[in-house]
Amino acid sequence: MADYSKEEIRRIEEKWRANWIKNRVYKTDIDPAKPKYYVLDMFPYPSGAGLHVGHPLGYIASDIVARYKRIKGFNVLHPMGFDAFGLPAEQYALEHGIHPAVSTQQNIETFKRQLGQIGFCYDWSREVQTCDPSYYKWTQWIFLQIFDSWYNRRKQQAGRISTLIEILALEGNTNHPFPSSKSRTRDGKEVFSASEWKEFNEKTKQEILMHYRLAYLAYTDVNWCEALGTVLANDEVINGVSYRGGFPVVKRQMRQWSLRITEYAERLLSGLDQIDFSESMKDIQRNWIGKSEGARIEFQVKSEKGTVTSMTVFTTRPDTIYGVDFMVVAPEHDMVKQITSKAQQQEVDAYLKYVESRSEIDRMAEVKKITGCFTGAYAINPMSKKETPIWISEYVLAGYGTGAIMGVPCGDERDYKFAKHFKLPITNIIGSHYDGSEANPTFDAILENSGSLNGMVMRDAIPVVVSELEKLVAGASQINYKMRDAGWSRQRYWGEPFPVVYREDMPYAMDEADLPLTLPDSDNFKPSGSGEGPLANIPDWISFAPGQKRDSSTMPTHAGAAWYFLRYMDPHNDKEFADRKSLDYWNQVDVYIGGSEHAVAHLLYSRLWVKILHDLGYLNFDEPFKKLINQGKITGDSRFVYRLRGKNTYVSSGLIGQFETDPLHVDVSLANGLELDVEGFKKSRPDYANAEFVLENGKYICGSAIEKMSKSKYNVVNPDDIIGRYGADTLRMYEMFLGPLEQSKPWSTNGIDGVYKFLRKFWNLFHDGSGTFSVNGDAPSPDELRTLHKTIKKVQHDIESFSFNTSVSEFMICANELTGLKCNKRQVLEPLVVALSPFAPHVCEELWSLLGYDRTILEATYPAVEEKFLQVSSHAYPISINGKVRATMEFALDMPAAEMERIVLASESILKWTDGKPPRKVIIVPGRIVNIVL
RNA sequence: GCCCGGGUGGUGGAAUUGGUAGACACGCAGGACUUAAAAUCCUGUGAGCAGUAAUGCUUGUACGGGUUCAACUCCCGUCCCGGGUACCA
Repeated sequence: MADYSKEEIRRIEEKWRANWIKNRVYKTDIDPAKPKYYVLDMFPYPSGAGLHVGHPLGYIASDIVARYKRIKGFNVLHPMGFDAFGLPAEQYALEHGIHPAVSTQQNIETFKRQLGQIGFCYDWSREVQTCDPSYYKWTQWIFLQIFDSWYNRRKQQAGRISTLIEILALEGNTNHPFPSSKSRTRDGKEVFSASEWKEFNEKTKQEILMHYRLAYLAYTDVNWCEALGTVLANDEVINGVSYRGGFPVVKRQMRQWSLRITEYAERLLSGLDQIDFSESMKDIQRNWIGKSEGARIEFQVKSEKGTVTSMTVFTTRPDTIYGVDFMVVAPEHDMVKQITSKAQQQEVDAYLKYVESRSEIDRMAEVKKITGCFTGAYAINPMSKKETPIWISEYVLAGYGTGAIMGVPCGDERDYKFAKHFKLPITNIIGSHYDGSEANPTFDAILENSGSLNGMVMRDAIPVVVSELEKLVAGASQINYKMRDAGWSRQRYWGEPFPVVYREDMPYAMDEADLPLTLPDSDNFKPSGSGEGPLANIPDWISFAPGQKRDSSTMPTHAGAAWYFLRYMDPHNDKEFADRKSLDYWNQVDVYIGGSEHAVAHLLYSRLWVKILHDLGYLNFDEPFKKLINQGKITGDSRFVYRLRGKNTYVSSGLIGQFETDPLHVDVSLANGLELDVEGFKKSRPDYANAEFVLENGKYICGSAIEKMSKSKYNVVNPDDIIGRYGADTLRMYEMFLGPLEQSKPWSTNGIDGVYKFLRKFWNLFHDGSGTFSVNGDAPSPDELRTLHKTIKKVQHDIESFSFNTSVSEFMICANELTGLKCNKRQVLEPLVVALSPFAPHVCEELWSLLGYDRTILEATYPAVEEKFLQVSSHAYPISINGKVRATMEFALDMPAAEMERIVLASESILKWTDGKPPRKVIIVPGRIVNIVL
């Protein structure tokens, strides 16, 4: 008896999975004869909780694509690995004393076992783990390449530091100014000559080079989290608190590694046009990069010391230059000290003290609060020559633009509020567009009170002002980016050590031959608290030789993840990060599937590393991912019980208004829908054994909420349970059937029976009533062929457009139709097995072998869609009159429109509807509809 | 506040991008098989009205307008929901 029963499913699935492993069916090698296709999943962080039903959603989709492409004749690279460094393992070590290496390996084993059950076609021989020294050797090696690089703005690409040294020795830095406007030589110079360069000693030279390196060490403002004892990246800080734990975060200066990603801002931005990411994903990256075009304008400053200095502002609206009523600089700005007058000194000091006292959280919470202080100095407007007061205010950020702005209250909301608050005069340059009650940032006003610009439309005035400023040597057009350089140091143990050696406080690259610099074994994972990482607890390792020290920080998890997709191409290479032949062959990732939460960090860093490696000549492509699909998150559906305060009595959710209760999460598996399994609940925990209940209509109804799936909320549904009940094929198809891949949705097993029934129905097509395998070789009927071709055409189209939910529906329709036709013909069923195999690989392999094919993989190609068949086939055209459908008529699809029109208009039933009136026009949409307009 | 998505039956969701709205599935109702239940199969299922019935008509894709022979789809306005971002000059 071969019913599609639970036992039979288990037998089939175990049989084929064993077969795949034994025969290494999914092992992939370079094959120049075939086109390649690279399908990549975002590799998981192996958390202790194991896999829940949300994880496989994207993996199933990518597996379908990989199998489909393989059937289509592509050589498919479909690897999997683990992002195994990271904070949770370290926290776990702190709490339980288990070394991160140990817990990480255990977790990876669990993940691999669970992934194995779902029937993925990964080439496990290519597995990578970022915490493996043979892997992070190359993470460190790439870091050193970045350290040994600078960004040549003239060529718009990275070059080796040696080329920079040659240039500096030849011409100083006049043609290649410091990338950061704040950089200076040791003696305070922005520009130096070739001869000056030659005079510098080794340390000074190294310091200067550091200002150019793409991986550099500098004192930077970092987000310091006292509770975690570590520095956090900007994207790890949310609303002024740490993203893990929610601990307060303050700004602090520390000597940190950074990546000069800002040099790549423009290329990261323009590169988006060449890759297929969703618009929203591109928008998130564009916002993050935050390009804004405007002008830099220089104002002479008149202080008590005379006109001794100048200040530069950045503005996107140089056209409003005549509307400047005041200037504002950031409290941290260097010039504050220089320009403050004696009369204002006390007030300024008090204000600076106040600003310093405010934490990030305060500042964020009170963004609308207006504060500020006059410096006593004035700025001279380069166009109008008008003198305006210079103020300090925290609403101007030191880190953006020049840290100083020109205040135009009639056109800018914040400037307006500032002027009103401090009762500063407001000049109106936009006539009736400004009504005195709020600022108006229009571009369309005709300028007034604007000297030479009077009468011009604002948007047209922008280039005019810029060119006038250029003539006055008081400004130029300028582009600014919001994006900051990426902090690359973490005060943590479980990460890649920096492969550098400090001599006289300057870092030098380690020899390639000495890599990897392995993470020393330790049992003390506590941060040193001073700001140094746990590695500082191992002095022998830090100060490993006289006069030489190592870095006590490690790299962020982003480091290992920034290039793992390259390592998959040649994972066992111990001479290079991957050999050139593999890199050129596998090339870009054709489809990358993963969550949208990595929009700014991981995806930007990966794109950066690939661009740098490209510039240095290691890669022939400069975008890693051709296409990105963001699968939605599967959320949990939690259940609650309501306990009477202080009692062991539980109140049904409809009645809680009458009592004082506390909600408690209860395991989802104990509820059937919303109804609690009271007996099961009592048995679930000893302290529930004597529970009492206040029921409604004899039932206990739980509360519910849609929340993130997590252990602590008891709403985790494990894929193993679903596989145990229905098999992996049903799980795979059900997760696809749930809805569009990109959409987030709560997990629910409503409807999983429908998918299971489909598979059984499909199985039964190949079996007679008694469960015996039975197909016949008769020629298919037109109806059967129609169903077959329609299904294959639609399914192909759906897979190509990542619309897997509708693919599943198509298969269901197909099975229904063939069941209705009682079709068990080999010629129809064989192609369907091939078409379905990406979705339900186990059952399809079984059927394939029952059909008599002795092959380990289904390598048939999809039968070409028979366009000919579709053309001769007919379509029931709805005939509408003035847009309203009145009848249907059957026509061949290849009938000329004129012929159809003649037949339609001659039809008696149509004449009845039109009262014999001749139509104004007849619209015929081939394959769709005929519309008669009266 | 700003920038993206989105709003379709009792539910999840289809609609080939302007061409018969509600495919497919769940749920529900009725029926068949059964001593009975489960399982399975069949039929019906947006709402409203008329009809014994086949069927016919009206209405219907968050709300209000518009364009069109024809609008879930395009345009204008409003209201909700989700995501991103936030003193970025």
